[in-house]
Amino acid sequence: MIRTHNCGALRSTDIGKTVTLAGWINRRRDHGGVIFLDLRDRWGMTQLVVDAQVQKRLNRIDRVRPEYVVLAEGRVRKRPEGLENPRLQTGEVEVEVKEFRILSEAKLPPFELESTKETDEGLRLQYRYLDLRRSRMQHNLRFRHQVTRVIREYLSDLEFIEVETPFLTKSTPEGARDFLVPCRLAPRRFYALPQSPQLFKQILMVGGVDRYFQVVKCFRDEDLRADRQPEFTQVDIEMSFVEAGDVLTLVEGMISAVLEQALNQEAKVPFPRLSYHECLTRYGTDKPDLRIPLVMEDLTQLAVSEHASPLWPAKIPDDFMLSVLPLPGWKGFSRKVGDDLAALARHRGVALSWVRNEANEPSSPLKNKLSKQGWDTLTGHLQAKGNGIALVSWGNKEKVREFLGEQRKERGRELFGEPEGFSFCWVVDFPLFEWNEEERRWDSMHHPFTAPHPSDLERLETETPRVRAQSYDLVLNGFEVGGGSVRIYDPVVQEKIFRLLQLSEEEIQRKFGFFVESLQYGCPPHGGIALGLDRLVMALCGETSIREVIAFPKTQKGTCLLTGAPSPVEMEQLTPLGMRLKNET
RNA sequence: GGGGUCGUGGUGUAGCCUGGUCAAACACGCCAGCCUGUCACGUUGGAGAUCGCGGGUUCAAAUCCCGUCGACCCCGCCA
Repeated sequence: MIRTHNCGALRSTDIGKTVTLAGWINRRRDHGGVIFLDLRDRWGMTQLVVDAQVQKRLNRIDRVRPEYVVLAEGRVRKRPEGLENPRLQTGEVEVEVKEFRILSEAKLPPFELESTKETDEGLRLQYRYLDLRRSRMQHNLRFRHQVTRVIREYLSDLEFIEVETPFLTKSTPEGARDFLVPCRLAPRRFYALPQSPQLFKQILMVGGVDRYFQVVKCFRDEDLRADRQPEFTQVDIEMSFVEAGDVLTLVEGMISAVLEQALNQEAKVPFPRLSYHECLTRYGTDKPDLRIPLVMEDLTQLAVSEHASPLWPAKIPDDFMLSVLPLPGWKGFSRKVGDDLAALARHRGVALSWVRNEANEPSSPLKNKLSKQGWDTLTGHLQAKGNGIALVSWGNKEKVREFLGEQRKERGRELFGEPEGFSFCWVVDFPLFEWNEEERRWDSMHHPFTAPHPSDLERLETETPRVRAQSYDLVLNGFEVGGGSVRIYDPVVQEKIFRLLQLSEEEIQRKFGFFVESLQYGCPPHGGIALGLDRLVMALCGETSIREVIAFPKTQKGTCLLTGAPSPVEMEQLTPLGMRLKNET
């Protein structure tokens, strides 16, 4: 070993020992007579002291600069009385340098590593190795490791086994664009990188693995966001002979273990379970942030009974909704703010008004547009919520939900500040299908292998939009961090679903004939879930972008600023693949 | 595919709206000198910027206009 201790190890109990440390120069304070050097590594920082006599003996020690990698041998000594540094773990002691060697010199870094300034993210990514030295990334990477470690141990203890599945595979139908990989041994054919190991993990169930998990990269060729990278990591789980509740309980236990062991926090389990419909109605989204104590209320019935009102058409359309968002104690409201919000709402295609609910004398621009009875119904609802402003919005259902859902978040921030802590919840009872207007057919909301609710099975064809899926999403602080379902294990039901999705026999065979066939050889009932590890870790360490918890992330345009990928390739590389670039000269 | 924010010494910003006084200011960093107790050391001095790139308007452009490149945020897309 080059070193005897790391830079975070020395304590007062080590005083008198001769030690050898190695690391990066974090900062130097040259006082002429005495030089202080902060030596840094993953574990911490130790102050090196080079006294005047030693300086003369050591060859050009004044040459060292920040980020030089050095080796220092010396004696651990107690810092003089009153000069300890409580901000360092090693702050009781310092190392009196006797021997010193520069192992690597370093150019001037393109940004300051120790700085409170925001650093341009492009620079950070281009020089990621320097960025990784900073405490933020060091912490995030270690934290991520801690989380995955707890997960692996938790699942392993419950007799789950981690099984690897192929990256060079056939595209599994998750709805996203595939990354394609040409195949030299089979020219004109392509592998696809998996969007998830969905079919493989189900086949593992058919294969009797029973309890599978994998911490695995998935690939989706879609546009990037703060919480989306083209390659991302899932904690993929599948288990046999279970119902939905078993999966939820398992994950709740797993998340509890993560919170306890990685963050030393208690998790409140079980997590609240909200139906998809309830979520949209109360929070305007299917991934609500429950830390915001504001709830919307559906009063569409009021509009229906007030069909004579000039506010909306006499014949209330099917996709119409009227919803209120009570904002108790909102001080920021004024006529002007209300008008501005109404204008914003109009811009988003919905109507907006408000009720001022004060001192038992509610007032509102709506008052004389409603019947006495309608007005009383509206204010009756609001009085129960306490004094303050309530926003009232109506129009297209989806737009109303979206707008008030947004307002809920924004006004929530205004009223209660930035929410803190971790709030998990399950969203369940998703519709099995959603209508695809462009293609004029039904699409699977989750994926085509999701089992319908047993009680909805017979209305598959008759009431397609009302068929509920045995699927569930895990939501943390408004981020979707996981999703899964109980799967279909009956080939007949699977067949029915495919037919409903208007997949031809030929298509079924071509795309996943191998999978359908596997169902015919004794498939256990099974279900599972996939957690977005990047998002989970991001939310748990308070970051707002998954790039902060990925060692080498890509830019929003999908490029890697460190390596320059993607990059052109030589024509000689394409030829054996049977490929040629268009417009190539 | 679309909307938005940003781009000025090594870094972070000011200046841009209202063109000239800008051969560009401040802080950090960097270099050199001084300093034996600092830990965001102090102190004295110094170097360092064709204002992302290209074009246009103008007597004159960091500043106005057009295009382009890059980073970020969002919609579409994606669970």
